[in-house]
This record gives sequence, C-alpha cells and structure tokens, in this order.
Amino acid sequence: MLEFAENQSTDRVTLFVNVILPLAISRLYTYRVPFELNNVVAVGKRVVVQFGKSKLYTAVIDEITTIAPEKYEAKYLMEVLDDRPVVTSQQLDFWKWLADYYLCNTGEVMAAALPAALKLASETRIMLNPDGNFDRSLLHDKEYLIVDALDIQPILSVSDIVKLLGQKIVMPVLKSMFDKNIIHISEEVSERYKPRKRSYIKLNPLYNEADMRRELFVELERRAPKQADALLAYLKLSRNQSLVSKNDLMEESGVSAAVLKALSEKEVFIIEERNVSRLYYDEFEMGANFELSPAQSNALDEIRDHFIQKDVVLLHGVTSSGKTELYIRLVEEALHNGKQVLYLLPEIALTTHVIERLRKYFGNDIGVYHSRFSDNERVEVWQKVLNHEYKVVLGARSSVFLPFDDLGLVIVDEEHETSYKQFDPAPRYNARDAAIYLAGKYQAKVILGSATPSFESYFNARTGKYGLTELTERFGGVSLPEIEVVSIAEEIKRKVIQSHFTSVLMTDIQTALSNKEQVILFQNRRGYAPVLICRVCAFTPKCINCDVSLTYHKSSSHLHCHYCGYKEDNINVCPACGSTHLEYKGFGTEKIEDDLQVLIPDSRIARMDLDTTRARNAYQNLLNDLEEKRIDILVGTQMVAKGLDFADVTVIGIINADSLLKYPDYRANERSYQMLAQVSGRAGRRGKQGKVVIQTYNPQHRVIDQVIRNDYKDLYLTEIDERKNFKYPPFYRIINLDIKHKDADKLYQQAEYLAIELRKHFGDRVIGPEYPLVGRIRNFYIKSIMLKFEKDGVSIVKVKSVIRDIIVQFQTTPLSKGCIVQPDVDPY
DNA sequence: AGCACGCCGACT
DNA sequence: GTCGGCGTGCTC
Repeated sequence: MLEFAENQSTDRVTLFVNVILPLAISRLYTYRVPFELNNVVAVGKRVVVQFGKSKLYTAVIDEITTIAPEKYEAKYLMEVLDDRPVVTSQQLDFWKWLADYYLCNTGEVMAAALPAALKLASETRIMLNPDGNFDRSLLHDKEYLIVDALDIQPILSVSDIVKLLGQKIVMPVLKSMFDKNIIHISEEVSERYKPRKRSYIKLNPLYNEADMRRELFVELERRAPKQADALLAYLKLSRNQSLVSKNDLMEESGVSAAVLKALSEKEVFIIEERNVSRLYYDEFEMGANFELSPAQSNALDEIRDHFIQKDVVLLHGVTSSGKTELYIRLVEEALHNGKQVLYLLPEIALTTHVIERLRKYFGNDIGVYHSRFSDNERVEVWQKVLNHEYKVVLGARSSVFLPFDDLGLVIVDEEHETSYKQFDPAPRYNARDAAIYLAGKYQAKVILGSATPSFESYFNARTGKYGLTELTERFGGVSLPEIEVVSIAEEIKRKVIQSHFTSVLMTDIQTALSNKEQVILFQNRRGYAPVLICRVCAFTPKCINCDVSLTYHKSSSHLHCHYCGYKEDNINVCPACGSTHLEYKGFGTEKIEDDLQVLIPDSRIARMDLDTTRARNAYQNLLNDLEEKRIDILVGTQMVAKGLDFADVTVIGIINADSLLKYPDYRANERSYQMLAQVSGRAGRRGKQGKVVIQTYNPQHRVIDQVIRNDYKDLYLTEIDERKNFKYPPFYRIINLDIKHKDADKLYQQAEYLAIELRKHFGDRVIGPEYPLVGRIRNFYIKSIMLKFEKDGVSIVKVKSVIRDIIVQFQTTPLSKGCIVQPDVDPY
C-alpha cells in the first residue's frame, strides 16, 4: 500500500480541498490535505474538519485543487471518513441547483440531504481535570455547582451546564475554570452509524465427511450430551438454510451460549460475526400477475407515446382508477432496461399497506425511505442505493437526495400534495419539482399522478409542456359514488335536522349500519367547540400568545389554542363578569362524536384527529379497528381524507362543506375541490358502490357543483379565466419573502420598506405586503411579499441575485432589528 | 451553527 | 462596579 502511494506523482504535491459544511454559510471552505492523505481524498468523500475555534464537523469534498489560498493559512483536514465517495458528483450538482433555485446555501441542502448518521458533529465534553489541584473552598457558587455535578456524572455537555446553571451564557465560566486547571474541555466525534452484527455458526469443514461426523457425535454424546444436542440441532437447521445464526441454533437446541462456546473452542463450530441489514424482508412473492383493464392499457400506451416527445406526463385518474397498476408496469419496464426508479409518495401515504403491495412485485429490489426510519436504517438504504442493491426506492420527499446514478423513471404519486413542500428549515424545496429537475439530469421520464392535480401541473399539461393522460373510470367497472347535496337551511326550515345530521345523512347512516357497512363523517375542526363566549358580557377566552379564541376540548377538559398548542383549564365562570352563562359556539369532531352517540346509541363510533392519533401507534390502531370492523362510524378531520381505503366504507358524510369552501388564500377553489373530492373518494372503494352526503348552506356553490360532475376541467378553466384579471398571478414562478417579527408594528414597517426596495427593481411584479394577512405562529408575526414572474424573458438568476442583494442591504439598516427574512420559491 | 467580542441595562 | 442579555461578525 505504501509503495503504491510512493509511486504516485501526487505524493509530494500540496493539495487543498474545498468542502461543503452542513451549515447555513454561503461559501465553501478550503482545507489543506496532509501528504499521507493525498491519495485518499476524492470528491464526494466525507472529511472531518475543525471549523471555528473548536468545533469539528463532517464536511463533503466538493473540489480538490493545488492552489493555495492567498489570504489565509488553511487548516489541515483531520480525517477522511470514507473509502469511496458517499455523495456522487451528480448529487453535488443537484445540491447546488437546489440551493440556487430555493435561495438557500449548499450547506443547508447538505444538512437536509445526508442522513443524520452520516454527518457527525463534535460534542464539547466537560470533565474534571484529574491532575488539577484546587481548593474546593475557594470556588465560586457556579464553579462549585459544576464541580459537584461532575463528581456525580463525570462527563457533561455544554447544554447540561446551561441547564445546571440556568443561564444561557456559560462559556466565560467554563473558560475561567479551564484556565484554573479545574476542568478539561474536549471535542469528541463518534461515528453514529453502527452496523448490526449477528453471530453465525459454521461446522468445521473437517466434519463434512460422514465418518468424522459420526465419530464426533458418538464422542460428544458420551461426554457432553448438551453439545451433542447442539450438533444435532445444527445439522437439522443447516439442511434448510445456508447460514445458521447463533440465536436460531440456541432456540432450536435449547442449549446455552456456553455450550456453543465450548464447541467453538474444540473447533467443531466456527463462530463468525457478520454485518446484517436491518432492512431485510424475506416474505414476498415475485411477479404476481394482474391484468390491466382496457382503459388502463390504453392509458399505458398513451403514456408511452407521450414519453417519445415529452419528459413529464401528468396522469389524471379518478380515485380507484388503478393508477398503481400502471406505475407497476412502468417500473417493470424501467427495471428491464437496467434503470433505477424513484417512487415518491407523501409521508402519510407510506403506510405498511402500500409498501407491502409494492414489495410483492419487486421484492428486495425495493428500498423504502421515510422519516419514521431510524438513522441507521436510513444510512443502510443510502448505501444500498449507492451499491445498486436497490433498483427502486419508495419514499417521502427526502428520498430525492438518495445517491442514484442511473435513474430511468420517477413517479410522483399524489402530485398535488402540499406535503411535498418542505416549509420550515431551508431548503424550502418541493420534492415534486426537485424530482423533475433530477430526472432531467439523468434523461429519466417522470409520471405525475393525481386524482386532483395541482393547477400548476394541470396548466403545464394543458399548455403542452407535459403530456396528459386521463383515466376517467374506476377500475373493475365500479361506478363513482353517488353524491347528494343537502341544504342544511332547508332541513332546518322543515325541522327534520337532528343536531348536525340531516335526515338524508341519518337515513344513509342507518342503511349502511343495517347492511353491516361502515361510515366516515368528516368535520374539518377538532375539539368540541371552537369558541366559548359569556352570554352576559361577551367575554371570549383567547390565547395569550396568538390572540385567537381557544377551543374547548371536552375529553381533556381544557381550552386549547390550535395555533401554538397553548392550553389552560376549562372555565365554568366568566373571569370577566363572574357569570355562569357560558355558551359553546360552533362544533368540532368531539361534539359530532358525542351527539351521534346519543342519536344512535348502539353504534360503535371512533374519532380520528390530531388529538386521538398523537400517541404512538394510535393511528395504526384506529386503521386496524376500522379494517377489522370494530368501528361502525369514524368521525374525523382532514386526516380521514387521505390514504384510507376500506372496502366496507360505503357512506361518507361531510358535516359542513362550507368550512371547505372558504380557504382564505388565492388557491381557494383548487384546495376546496381537492378536499371535497378526496373525502368523497373514500366512499365505496375496492368494488362497492358508495354514497356521499354533502351538507351545506351553499348547495349552489360552484365547487360543489363540479365535485358532483367530477369535472376538473371546468373548474380549472373558469379559474384561469378569472385570474386573468386577478391581482394574484396564475401559474408562473413566484418568489415569496416571508418576513417574521415578534412585534406586529415593526413587521409592518419592515415589510413596507422591503416592498419599496423590491419595487425599485421589479415594479408591479411585487405584490403585497398586504397578502396574506398578518399571521402569527409561535410568537412571530408573519407577512409575505410576493414577486410574480411570467414567462417574459426575465432571468430568474438575475432576479435572485438582486433579491439577495436587497436582503443583505436591508440587514445593514437599523430597521432590520429582530426581523427574519426567509425567501421561498413557489412554482406556479 | 457556535463562539467571541462589545455594548448596555439591572443588580449584588 | 460587574454580570448577563443581546446584537454582530467570523469561521478556511
């Protein structure tokens, strides 16, 4: 190895690497490569570097140069962590594109892209100095506290000290203690990824010969009967499996580990440790066959045709039209051509149900990647994609970051789902759009599938940028559910409504129950009542943080803020006037559940909302109960609109559709349509005819009308038409500046100032800051300024650099104090 | 992201 | 006076 290195011409050259650090910093940093690592460094490998005073970080090599930096002395990199790159150069390009497109730093993309176990950062550890001779009686209070704590727990972190002292700034104290030789301060990095090890037993090949084996057995039986048992058990197990694990053998034979150890010492057994995957699934059947319906076959042909000309096809298929079967066929084709496939699903849709279904066809070729996986599991998926062990990855939005190198097909199912967009930490990316870009890099084809496509995708399809394929009938000849709209006002007038349930809905529920079928009721609000009001003085309890009324939750007997999570005890007496006449206004899922139980006492009713699914496994338990028919009626919020697919749910009741018809933003109609269509789509899946009852005060509403007619095109066209004269843009790119501040007045000034600056460059493209209205999340008020860019030759690169400049310039003004500006990009 | 440095109000 | 909060700037 050493000789090899000496032969390399690079041996005596001084190399430098430019690395990406997983931090919100715009620049790359240059480190010097120690000579002995000259042949080890490579683009895409991870290195450990010291950055700043003491911290160690994992960085990724972006570039190797021989040019020494002029203005400073580069530090040496400390360690190269990988034998071969874990990040491909294609990925590095992708990271840079993403950072540019979504106005953030490459480091932030890296932080989002790498599984946590691949990006270790050092932790500062504080220990007592064993050689330190100090007089404890001379210590300050704080120093004494720290020394005391270290006596009990020898290693503490900085955050431990922060908690211990109850103050935010602890470094000066620690530093002075370090100077006085009382404590040690060190930086520790530990590899967080640990392969899972398992011990396997092998028989010494000597005993493969029958005579030898017989001799051994006789010998053992006489002197060590337990060992003979173990040998017998081994022989039995090895007949069916090539590798016998220690655990299996112990279980089969009933002997202890000590017996196996003795056999290993006698060199009868050879025990070896192997890394095993946490991801192995052995129950699957490959290539189960299914027939496509004529409609599906036509659609498949159409998609193939589109792919000749176009890279992206929007598959618009009504619920239960059998989109998944088409995906499976397309995946098979891609695999046949030796390509990799990325199959994106929204997080909530990644249920074991879906995963099992696909694993049935693709067996262990398929990898699954989502946030419920542990760190170690994610690293294993990452490595298996790198090694081409996985040809198909089924995953949530973050799987666009996996190290593909020969992608042939990308499927984005439920393309309209807003959960593809990451909101809070940068990069604020949309996985659907990122995936389309990624596919472009590999000349891969993209399928966007949805029953209710987003307007931007539908726009792209109708204007010819994407191919458009439609599936208008349900699979298996089942017709779409019958939708009945019931006027609540009318029922009130006729006095036939009971509580929140119209006579129509009640009849349908009763029919379903008598047929042993199930019902889902949709109410888009959790809790019991959203407003509590004093009838004497009109006092309403409000959140101390958010200034919104608190929702009464009967089950917990608390008043909750649905914005920030603040809660307080329920009140029986008005704190303002002392009156006991308190009225509950409005209603939520809890009240629907309660009232219905009174009306239909012998039905089994369950509730599915944030409150009932918070506990671990609660969501899955509810699904199981529904599947196994321990629930007759499920009352739920938006949560029931997605992913529920049960054959016996034949009736869907929308308690009050009006709450879905008035979203406060400019995509209101699109969202209303999506919610109504999705909820309705739960009725009569898997073969049974379903019925949907929509209760509303607005039976003539345009969106309801189009849900009934299942006519997306109409809604879309009227929407487009209206937006021509609308101050908010239709489907061009929007850059959004979210401006946050704790003080609403200051926020207003800041937003105004920024808008004026932006208008100097972009004129009337700048919208706001009047839209949206000031929102408030976790103590911060938020305002947005939008910039719309139509396809009129504006260089978005230039636009972004101007925006960056304006933000930087703004931050030098005194006005910017306490203000957080977050740029975001939306793809319309 | 940390961490240091420097400024400023509130306390022993 | 100085301690601790907070804003600002730098890290190869």
